Amino acid sequence: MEDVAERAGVSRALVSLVINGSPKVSEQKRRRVREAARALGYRPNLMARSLAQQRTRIIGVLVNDLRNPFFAEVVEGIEMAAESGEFSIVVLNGRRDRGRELTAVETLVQLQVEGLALVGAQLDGDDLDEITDIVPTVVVASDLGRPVDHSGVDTIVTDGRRGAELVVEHLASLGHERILHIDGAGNASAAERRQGYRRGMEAAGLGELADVRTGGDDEAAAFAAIDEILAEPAPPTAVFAFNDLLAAGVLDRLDDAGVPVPDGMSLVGFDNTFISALHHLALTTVNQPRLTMGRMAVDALLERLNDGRDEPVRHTLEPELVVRGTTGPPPP
Amino acid sequence: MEDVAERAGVSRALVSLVINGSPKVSEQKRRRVREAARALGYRPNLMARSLAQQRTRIIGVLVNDLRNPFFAEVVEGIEMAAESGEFSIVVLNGRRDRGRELTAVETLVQLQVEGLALVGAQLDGDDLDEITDIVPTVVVASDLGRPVDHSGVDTIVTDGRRGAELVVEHLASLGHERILHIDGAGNASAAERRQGYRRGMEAAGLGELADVRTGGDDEAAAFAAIDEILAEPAPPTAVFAFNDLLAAGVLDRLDDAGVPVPDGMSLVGFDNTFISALHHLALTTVNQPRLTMGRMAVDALLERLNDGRDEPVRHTLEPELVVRGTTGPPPP
DNA sequence: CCTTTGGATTGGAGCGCTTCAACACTTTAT
DNA sequence: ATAAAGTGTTGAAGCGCTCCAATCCAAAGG
Repeated sequence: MEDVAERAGVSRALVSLVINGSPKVSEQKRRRVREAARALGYRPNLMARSLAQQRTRIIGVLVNDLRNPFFAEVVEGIEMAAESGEFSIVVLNGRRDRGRELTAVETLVQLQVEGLALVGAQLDGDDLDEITDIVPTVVVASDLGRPVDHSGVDTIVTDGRRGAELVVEHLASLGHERILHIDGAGNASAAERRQGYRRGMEAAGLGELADVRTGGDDEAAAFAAIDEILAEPAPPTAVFAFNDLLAAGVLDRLDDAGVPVPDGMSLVGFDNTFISALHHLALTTVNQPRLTMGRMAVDALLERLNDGRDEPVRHTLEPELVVRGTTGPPPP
Repeated sequence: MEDVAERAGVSRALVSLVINGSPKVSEQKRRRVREAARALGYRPNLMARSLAQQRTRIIGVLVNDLRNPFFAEVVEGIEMAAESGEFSIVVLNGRRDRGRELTAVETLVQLQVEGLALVGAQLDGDDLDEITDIVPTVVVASDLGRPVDHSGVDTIVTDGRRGAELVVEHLASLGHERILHIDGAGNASAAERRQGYRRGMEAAGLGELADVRTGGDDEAAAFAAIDEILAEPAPPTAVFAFNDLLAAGVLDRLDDAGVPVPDGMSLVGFDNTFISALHHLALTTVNQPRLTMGRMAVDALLERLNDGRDEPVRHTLEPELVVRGTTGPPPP
């Protein structure tokens, strides 16, 4: 910066003004500074700038699993919204490991992010307790197990309970009774969907038949559960899987076992990722508006940052059942 | 930091030493500082630290498209390797837009990243020219259109040419002659695969029949091309798509048109993403070792950073044909 | 002609940390 | 006993930038 100033024959302060686009710089000097900067290949040091400015214009994003297209799209939504709010985002990946999530959050805070978006994170209120009065936080696409009492946390979720209910209603209306749920294990939104499933079963008068097995959040996680139920005397006629990835795994395993879908077994996923739309899967699923969720997350943060809001908000989006080819009436 | 020092009854310098784990601090003071830091909830400011230290220990990652599971996994490989080398990574998403890639790289450089990994980026040598003598750069999973002469760029690729040749060999050996390639349009690795396709066709004595249509890199990009060829008098009997996503789109479109795969048409993808492995797609494809690529990318950077290497290296990994259910003999 | 005004420019302090030379104590060697 | 050689600790400079108050200059007003 010093060099640029010298070459342009001005002070360092003036260079700073030019770079930050201040209006009170004469056209002539502005040009000279610009030119000197270009000639010297000058690049402002963001670290120094943030330090001096006491702000970073960075939103930190912690994502549970980048491999899941659902999360990737939520992150894209966040990124797009952040961009139009003149913020950059820094994405850290928890890789399905809670410990890593914790250190990732720590890193982001130390990076002085101005807002924090947790996408599908497994952390709960206790973990965040300390963080949330330092930096505005928004939880997206998951529900905190133990909610935070500090009022610094906003929440953007699709109503997982309702989504699960829709699934059960759909299956019940087709005539299914033994409907199994393979859950998301410790996954952040698993509890909600489990609960919705149970409520749906009861509402349909199938409360006794409710049955939940442990799954996870990727293709392989369902194998054991499927093997298990197929060995039982009265296997379910329909399976509701925690998410599309898991459902795809179920589909594979049923295929291995020679069970036709939907004729031998109906199957429903969750998230409406692009996978479920592929004709050869044609997975019945529940849509979550990913991009919207990302945008709303950023909006929530910006309201705190720009407008000084300080009570928490919670936006619950409506899920939508998407009926495709993996559901039909139960086998006779 | 001041506060911590005061509370612990030591100087700021000592606090710094404790935090950085210097061995020359008495056990007693170390404890007192640690305790004071905890009590005050002290968090070092990464910006300030980097500024003073003149290093960030950050590797910048630019990824072409987070929605593509292939890239996401390469990024995971990078992240894992970076972690064990005591580096953090910052991921920026080009979202399939070259202009955004350019500004993303600029941002990363200003962030003072110590290394730059371009994953599937569309940028070419000219764009990077200026960058690469500032920060060591590694290009992963794509090939620079116009290679960089500055020696600051390493390259980690799977041999796309060879991969495409394998595909053509496979199809030719099944008896196919009219083999169509739907390419990746402007995508970084598209040119290589096109070239491999052409060479493969010639090697198989099918040079005259080589035919390339414009595709892209997601499901929808192939629709037009498929509609086109199905309307022709002598449509191809096999399609080699640029990547798995594109192939999945082709599969859908063929399904719409009532063309059975592989009996009416054979289909091959590229990347061996988890999608291709799903039984209901069972896509024949070409494997690229994603995690390995990510790891090698980081290794290349670390060699420059730690061992001072300064000639460029280029690692070309061997692709591997994965035959599944979408390829078979041509219809009679 | 001098003063006022207002826009353009600059010096310098400060952002939170690291680091190095210098200092204060101990311990060991002489 | 004194010198030499550690140990631990600290003061202060400096990292690259921003931003405020102060200064400068030219044009306008009296």
